[in-house]
Amino acid sequence: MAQTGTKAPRERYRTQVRAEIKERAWEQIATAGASALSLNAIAKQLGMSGPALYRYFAGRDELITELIRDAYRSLADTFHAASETGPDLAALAHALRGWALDDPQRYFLIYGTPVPGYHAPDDITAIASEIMATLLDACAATPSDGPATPFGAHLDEHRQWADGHPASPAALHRALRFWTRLHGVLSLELAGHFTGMGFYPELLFQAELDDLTTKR
Amino acid sequence: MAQTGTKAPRERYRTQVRAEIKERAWEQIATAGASALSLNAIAKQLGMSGPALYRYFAGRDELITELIRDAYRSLADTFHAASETGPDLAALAHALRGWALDDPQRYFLIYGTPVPGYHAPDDITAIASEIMATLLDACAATPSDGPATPFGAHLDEHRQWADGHPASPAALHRALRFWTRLHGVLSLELAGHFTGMGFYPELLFQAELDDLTTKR
DNA sequence: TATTTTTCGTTACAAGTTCTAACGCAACGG
DNA sequence: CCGTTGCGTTAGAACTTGTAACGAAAAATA
Repeated sequence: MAQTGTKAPRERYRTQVRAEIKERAWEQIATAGASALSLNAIAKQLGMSGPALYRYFAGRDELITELIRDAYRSLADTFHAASETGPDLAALAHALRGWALDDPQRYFLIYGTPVPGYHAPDDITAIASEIMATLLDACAATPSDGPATPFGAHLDEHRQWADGHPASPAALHRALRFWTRLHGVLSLELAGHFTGMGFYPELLFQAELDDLTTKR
Repeated sequence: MAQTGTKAPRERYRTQVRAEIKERAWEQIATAGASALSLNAIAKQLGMSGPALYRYFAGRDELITELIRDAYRSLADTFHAASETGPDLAALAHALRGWALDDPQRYFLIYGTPVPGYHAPDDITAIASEIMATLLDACAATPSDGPATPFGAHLDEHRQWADGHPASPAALHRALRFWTRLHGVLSLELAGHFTGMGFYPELLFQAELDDLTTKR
C-alpha cells in the first residue's frame, strides 16, 4: 500500500511544527502587527528555545513571506468559493469584506504598507493573478450597456496583466474599479480612519458596490 | 526690543537638533520604511552616540508620532495651497497625488498599515479634520444635479464628522467617495501592486477623478 | 565676577532581538 | 545492529531600545 498523504514520519512532524509556528505567528500579528513578530516569542510559546526555529524557517523574512503566501492563498480560495455558484461581483465583494474583517492584519499583510526593498516571489504573484482571473470572470459576466471609456481603451492596449483573459475593455476597467474602490473603503475602515466619524462603513462599502454593479 | 522668533539660544539649538534628527529619520523611512527606523543609526549619522537622542525624544514611538504629525501637517498645507485659488476638487486630487508620489512612505505613515495598539493624539486628529474641512469646502462648491443617494441621507443623519460644516448630503457623500476612491488607486499604485501590469496608473487615477467630478 | 543650576553628551549596563556555530542526542533507514 | 540524518540545545556575535550615573559646559543668578 503506497503512502497516500502520510509521508515519512520525519516529514510529517516537520510540517506539523511548521504549521504550529505559523499558527503562533498569526496570533502575534493579529494582536501586535507584523512588525512586532518575534521568533523568540514564538519559540518560547512552543516550549523550545530560540534558534530551534531556524530548522524550520531560514529567518524572519522567510516566515513572513510564507505568511503572505498563505494570506494570498486564503483570499484566492475565498474568491473561488464565492464564485462557485457562478460569477457574481456582489458575492465577490462581500466575500472580500468578510475575509478582510476576519483578520485585518492579514489583509494589511497583502495590501498594507510595503517594505521598500521587498519583492514577492513568483509563486505569490501567480496566486495574485489567480485572484485577478476570478475577478475578471465576474466582470466579464456582468453586462455593460454604457459606452466604452477612454481608460477602457487604454487598458485594451495594455492587457498583458489580464494574462490572456478574454474580457472586454469595459470588463477590464470594471475589474480595476472594483479592486481600487473596494480596497479604498476597506483599508481606511480597517485602519480605523472612520472610527468616531459616526456613519456606518458597511453602508459606504455597499454604496460603492452598488455603483460598481448597477451602472455603465 | 523683544526677541521676535529668536528665543533663548539653548532652545534654538534644541529645536535645531530636533529638526536634524527628524531629517535623518525621514531619510531612513524613505529608503527602508518606518519599521526599520533606528535611533542608533540616526545618532551615529549625527556624530553623537546612542542615548543622546533621548534628550530630544522620549523614544522611538514619540519620534514616529512626531513624524506622523509633520506628515499630516504637510498634507494639510498642500491642500490649503491647492485651494488657494478657490475650491477645486481636481486641484485637490492632483495635489494629493503629487504629495503622495513625492514620498510614498510618508503617505503610508498616515494611510498605511496601522499599529494595532496605537491611537493618534488629539492634535493630530485635529489636523485630519482640517484636511477633511478643505475637502468638504471643495465638495460643497461642486454643483450636484443628480438625485440624493440613500447613503447621502445616512450621512446627513450622522454628520458629526463634518464638524459643523454646512455641506449638503450629496457633498458629504462626494467627499467620502473622493477620499476612498483616490486612496484606493494611490495606495495600490504606491505599494507597487500595479507594477508589471502594463497600464498607466495616472490614467486610472484620472479616470476615477473624472468620474468623481463630472457625474451626479 | 563668582556661584549655583540646568542641560547636554558621554559611558556602562540591562533586556531585548535576529541569526550563526558547535555540540549531543534521538530517531529513522539500511 | 549501526551509521546517517535531523533536531534541539547552549554559547556567542552583532544588533536594537531604553535607563542610570557621571562629567562638562553653558546659562541664569547672586
